[in-house]
Amino acid sequence: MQHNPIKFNLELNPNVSVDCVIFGFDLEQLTVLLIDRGEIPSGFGPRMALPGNLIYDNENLDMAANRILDELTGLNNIYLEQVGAFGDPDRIHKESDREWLKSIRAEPEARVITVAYYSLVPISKYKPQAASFAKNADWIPVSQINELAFDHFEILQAAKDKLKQKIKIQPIGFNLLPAKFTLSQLHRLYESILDKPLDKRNFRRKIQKLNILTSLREKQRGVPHKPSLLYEFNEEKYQELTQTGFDNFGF
Amino acid sequence: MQHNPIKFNLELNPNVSVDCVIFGFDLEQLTVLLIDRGEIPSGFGPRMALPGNLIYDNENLDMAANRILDELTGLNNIYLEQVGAFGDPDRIHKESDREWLKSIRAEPEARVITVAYYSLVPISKYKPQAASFAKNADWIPVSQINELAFDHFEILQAAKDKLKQKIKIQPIGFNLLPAKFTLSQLHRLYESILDKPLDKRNFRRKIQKLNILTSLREKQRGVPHKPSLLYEFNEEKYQELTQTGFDNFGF
DNA sequence: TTGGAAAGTGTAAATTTGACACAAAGCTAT
DNA sequence: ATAGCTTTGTGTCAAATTTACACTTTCCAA
Repeated sequence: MQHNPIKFNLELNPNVSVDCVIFGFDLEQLTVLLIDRGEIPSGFGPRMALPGNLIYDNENLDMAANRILDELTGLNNIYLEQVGAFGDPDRIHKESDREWLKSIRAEPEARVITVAYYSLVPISKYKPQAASFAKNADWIPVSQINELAFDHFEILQAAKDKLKQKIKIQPIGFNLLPAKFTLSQLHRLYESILDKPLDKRNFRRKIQKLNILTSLREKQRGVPHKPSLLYEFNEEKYQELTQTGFDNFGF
Repeated sequence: MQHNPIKFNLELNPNVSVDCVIFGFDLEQLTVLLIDRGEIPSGFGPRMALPGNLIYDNENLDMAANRILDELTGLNNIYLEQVGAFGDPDRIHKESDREWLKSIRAEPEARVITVAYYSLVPISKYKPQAASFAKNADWIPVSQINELAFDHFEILQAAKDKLKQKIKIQPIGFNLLPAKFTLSQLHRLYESILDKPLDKRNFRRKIQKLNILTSLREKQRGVPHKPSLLYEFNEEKYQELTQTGFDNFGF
């Protein structure tokens, strides 16, 4: 479907876009999929930005977020959660930002309000797509990011906070892991999201007590140390658990 | 400041509004400030709606929410938190909804995306304002609401959930109470937000242990039973508490 | 065969939670 | 004045949870 930008009076009508914070986990640390906007004259701000696009008039907000995710990663049916809306009137102020906006067919003079989402992607399933803006996408460790274009750094911060809260309440971390994973991987994942060390034995005890993991009769292969048992997340058992009113992992 | 609606091509440019879920507490139960849209022909949907308005082009989202709150209640400096953005393309479908939109100067044919906020108001400070849309505002117990105009019921639900989560993590409940309050009132407040009974003695023990209340040397007066001691929330002590990494009340 | 590296495992002390009942204080009505 | 009503305010014990902490096992590689 084609959309042509049209001039109009902007007084009460901002552009509305959707930006996605796409989290991944490389089994070491939490990462985010960022777009490199390319060479930008010095003094014109960060090159890296969150993937995003204007919403179409026939889709709702969730659909727009899924579309962006699909175009960029080829994945659908991905865990997706809204972070919130962001939109200072002076959000866009750099010339380079205006150029960028034109490239996604937004009115460069218009105010842009953006609705941010975060999504959790099993990094192993990610394959770079052909879509133009996906060419320069890359996974960057969250801990290494200290600036982004527009207000995207603020959005990333908000997304991290949301994720941190959510993981204390729901077992969404599994969306970042391969179907079969080790307890140590899960442990590292929780540590990097909560951004604090967790005692190994206590973590294992707590997770196992919840009884939402299926232990496979299968071991890691080819690791230069004692191989770990592999586990699967068990959706049904988690459903049973929620029936009991459970809503707190106690991290 | 005057804003006149202008015809334009809507393809990529929805109206953006802000709606507020204004919570109060009448010392018995949680309430919400709703607008009665007046007589509506039968079959045209609920009369009651959340207060809201289009955003102006020179204000950010938080400012818009504060403005709506101020116009409606005369209060500012009120606890305010974003719930999120809502906006299905077919959100507006009833004739009565279109009429209502005109009255707030929105394009009745346009798609409307709304950013929802919730705020916590000490009900005792509320005085009805002269603003036109404030004429028919009223506090309605949350438990009695089972339908609202547009998608406002869904928004209310989301706001309740957010509040429930937040109060487990931060002592924001005090924003709903008068400066001096009793432990029983605080107890009732937590019960109505969490929507479950809490043991009286255990609740008191837990709250007092946190050491964020100042016990006044003052009693309730004029109550037909043993008068309660009055307490104040102590911001400084709460700040000390957060320094320790505390972020969980354990409810 | 040995060395390196991560997996996997148990206990004891401290803290927190949950369940539970009755006396004290002030108002009201007589 | 007093009897009755209503809500406040308080302690303990058992069970569950949390925290801190170190050594053996298993596989791979050299």
